[in-house]
Amino acid sequence: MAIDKTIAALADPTRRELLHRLASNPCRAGDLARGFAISRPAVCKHTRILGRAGLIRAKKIGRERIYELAPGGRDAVGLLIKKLEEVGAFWDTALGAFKRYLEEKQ
Amino acid sequence: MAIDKTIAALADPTRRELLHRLASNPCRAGDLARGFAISRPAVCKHTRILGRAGLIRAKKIGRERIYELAPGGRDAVGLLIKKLEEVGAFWDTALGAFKRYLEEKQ
DNA sequence: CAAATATGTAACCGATCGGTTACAAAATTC
DNA sequence: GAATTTTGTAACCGATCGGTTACATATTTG
Repeated sequence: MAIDKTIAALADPTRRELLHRLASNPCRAGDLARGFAISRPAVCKHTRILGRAGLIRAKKIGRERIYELAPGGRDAVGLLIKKLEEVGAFWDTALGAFKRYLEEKQ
Repeated sequence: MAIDKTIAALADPTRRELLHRLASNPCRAGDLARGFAISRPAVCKHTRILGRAGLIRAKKIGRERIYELAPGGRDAVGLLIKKLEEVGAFWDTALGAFKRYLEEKQ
């Protein structure tokens, strides 16, 4: 699963809220959409993006579709956090970097 | 600084690479662009997005513009990691959730 | 079988993204 | 002062996003 897609998927507050709801319970598509200001098809698009990012999955039961957190999602988020911790470390490396830069300039 | 913008800014590999370069040294705009396959104006657009996300800043020296990691960026990334750890916790909550869901259904 | 329900998809819209080339502006250099 | 360098911005492009309404499809239900 491409990490970029996972990050992008988590950049949207609606999608984070969808994950939040699925955390407590798997949910039928309709129930999942209920309570959002946006339309059901709009929510459907968000679930598609979350699915492509490997964060949720759906199983079809009769005419209903039950969404739930994807098993691999935990790993995806974990990997992401690790990646971001690397990014965070940049700021440590950067301590005194501007000073160094000015020194090198002469 | 809106957390959504920070996440979105980090979703792009080119922008992460830009941060990576700025980690070791502040950098003139031109040097920062050097080595990328894309054009200099394209890089300029990325720096604008990173700037809006509070991750980098520039100081003008003569006709040059020196980019560096923004001081507040560390906090922004830290906050982001915290947020993502919350998201990661969803998967713990979700343990056995589908089982619960089926039970409730009857 | 007909009606109702649950859901996804298609077509469209305006905004933004990531890229390009061409240009404008400010500071150096000769 | 003219030429060069450094940089950002404007105008454009195709793709994607986040939203809409309208529709197609499959499954229950009466």
